[in-house]
Amino acid sequence: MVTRGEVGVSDEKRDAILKAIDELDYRPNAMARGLVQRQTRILGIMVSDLQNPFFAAVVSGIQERAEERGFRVLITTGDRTPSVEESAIENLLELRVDGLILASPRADDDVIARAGRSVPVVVLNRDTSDDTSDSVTNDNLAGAHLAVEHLVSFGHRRIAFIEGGAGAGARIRHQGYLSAMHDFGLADEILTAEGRHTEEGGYRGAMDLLKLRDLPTAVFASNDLCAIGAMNAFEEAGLSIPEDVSLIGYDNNRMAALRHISLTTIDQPGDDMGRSAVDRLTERIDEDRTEPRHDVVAPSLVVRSTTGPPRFEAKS
Amino acid sequence: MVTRGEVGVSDEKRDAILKAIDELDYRPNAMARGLVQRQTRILGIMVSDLQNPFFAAVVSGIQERAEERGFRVLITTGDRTPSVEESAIENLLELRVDGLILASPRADDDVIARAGRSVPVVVLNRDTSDDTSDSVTNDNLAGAHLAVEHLVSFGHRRIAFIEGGAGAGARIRHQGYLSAMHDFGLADEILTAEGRHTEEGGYRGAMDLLKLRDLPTAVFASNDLCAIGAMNAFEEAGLSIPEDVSLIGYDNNRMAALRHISLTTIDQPGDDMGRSAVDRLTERIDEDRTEPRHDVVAPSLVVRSTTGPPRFEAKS
DNA sequence: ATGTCCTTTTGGAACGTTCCAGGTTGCAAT
DNA sequence: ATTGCAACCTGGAACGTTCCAAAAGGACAT
Repeated sequence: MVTRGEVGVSDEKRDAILKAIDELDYRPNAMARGLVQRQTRILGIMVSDLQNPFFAAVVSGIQERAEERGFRVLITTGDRTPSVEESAIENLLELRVDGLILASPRADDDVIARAGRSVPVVVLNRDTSDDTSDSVTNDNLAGAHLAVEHLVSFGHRRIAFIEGGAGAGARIRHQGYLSAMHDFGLADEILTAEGRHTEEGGYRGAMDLLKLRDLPTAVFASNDLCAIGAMNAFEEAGLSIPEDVSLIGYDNNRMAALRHISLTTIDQPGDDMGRSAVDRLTERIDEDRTEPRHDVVAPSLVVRSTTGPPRFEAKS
Repeated sequence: MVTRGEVGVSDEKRDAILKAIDELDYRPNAMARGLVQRQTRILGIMVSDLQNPFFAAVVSGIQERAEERGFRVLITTGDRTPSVEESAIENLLELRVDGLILASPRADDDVIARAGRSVPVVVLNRDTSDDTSDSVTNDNLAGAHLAVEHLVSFGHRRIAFIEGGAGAGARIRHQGYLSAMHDFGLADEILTAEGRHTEEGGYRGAMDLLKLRDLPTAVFASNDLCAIGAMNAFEEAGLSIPEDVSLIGYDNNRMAALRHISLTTIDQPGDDMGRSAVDRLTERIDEDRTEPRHDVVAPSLVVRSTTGPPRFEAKS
């Protein structure tokens, strides 16, 4: 009691207690407190892949806003594996976090739904079918459209896509690519290579493209890590970017911004999304909102040095 | 009881309980359990900077080994700020984690010592003066020596160092640079630029070097992030690497390995260090070791494309 | 003296588990 | 029948807090 409100305690007694705290280096037991208060003021966050620098931005946004709102944050990671994710989530739930943020989870829908039954959950960057939890996504459809549009504006027509496997938003970005190609009258040029949201995945996807007789003049990769992998593959094959092939990614993570990489990409404001996620959570925790809310943030194009006009003007 | 050992319970009763668990979606309360057992089987880990990909490797090593040893892991981050770190540590301590790993902490020594009084602590990559906690470091002195040696082997003499500010191991790497320069008879060529363990820091440090009349022929940056920042600065100034200036970093993080960056660097096995940290902790928790232990892992040279011979042979 | 009101102090109960002691069975051996 | 000994069940204490009700003390007016 002394350590918190401090009301209704005489001065002498308080001093005595504070001194004792110091001497014994006492520390309040959060478990005992949480048990009786039935809340912990802790937000749990499960990040699917700590290796992806995009999530560092997300976490930093979450952390900042959570602090403002009087919550602490505990992070757990799922190693891009559904089963590991599941136990990471379980872990946080057993600790009775007051809210849960799942950053690009790959876990099953019903795992997420089950979590949502015990505690407010917000899912980041994955379109969740169930309506028990909130979500914060960027408009992957619009983002993919922006990417294609940018390439088209340079005169590209043969624009390939390296997809992102089970990665967050991967499917929708692919859809966005497909529909944009249609919109620009390039349905015949549609070409999708298999990939992943890792460098390795991008490398493989690009390798597959390199086997084709006619290389596309531009490539849109499902995320930045993937784009960087593709970049490696193209360079290894002796191609120069953007002269021989233009390349665009998605996320705008720190690596993309490195002057040496300087990847043209679609910006997804990770820190903002993290902040929104915390807001959605605190609305449910402190202000008992109950109807689900699905936020969509607008992506934007960041032009750097990996895109340019195709080497030969289209002649038709 | 049913959810754990399952001994001494009749079959019918167990089935009834398991069914009830499922229906109510009950989840054991880790706080209540922790309270009575006086242990949580949770390892707390405080990472000074989630933005640095080196720590992703450390965390992944920790996670892997902790799982093997039957511990769960909770991550917290300090945002490179001592005060934030301190409250992150406090947070974990109030939750009564069974052990604490501090990855490159910038917090004050006495904060760490205080934590060490309540729970086993292992400090990663920082030479801790107090002997209440264990440490796992890489041999920064030897690593720095390797870096200088490599540059000297190409014939470089004017080798500058961009230091890492308050970053982990920064001071010792600087010492290593100084002593290596002495060892190779290059004491007169010693040149240190101010820097940080961030890209920004490296950029600034390199900018300072660029102001000199005589640019050094090689630069050793205190970590990879810093080296990448320096890389940007040099390229912006129209210099090519390694023809005009050789560059070597420290850590061997994922960015350094990107084919596009391809930074020569000193490898510090982050995942191994994470695993060792967990081992040190479990020795104290489960096997009551009490004498402090300080592990030092050997760094190694990774030659990539940012180092080469100086443009003009030294004539003397 | 008695009563009222205010501030401070004291003493449980409760939170959801684990752990242990003591009970209650059932069954075989005496 | 009695004893012994499993196997199983039951009940209560404990963990370290918070929260609330009740008690104790003062100050002041009647």
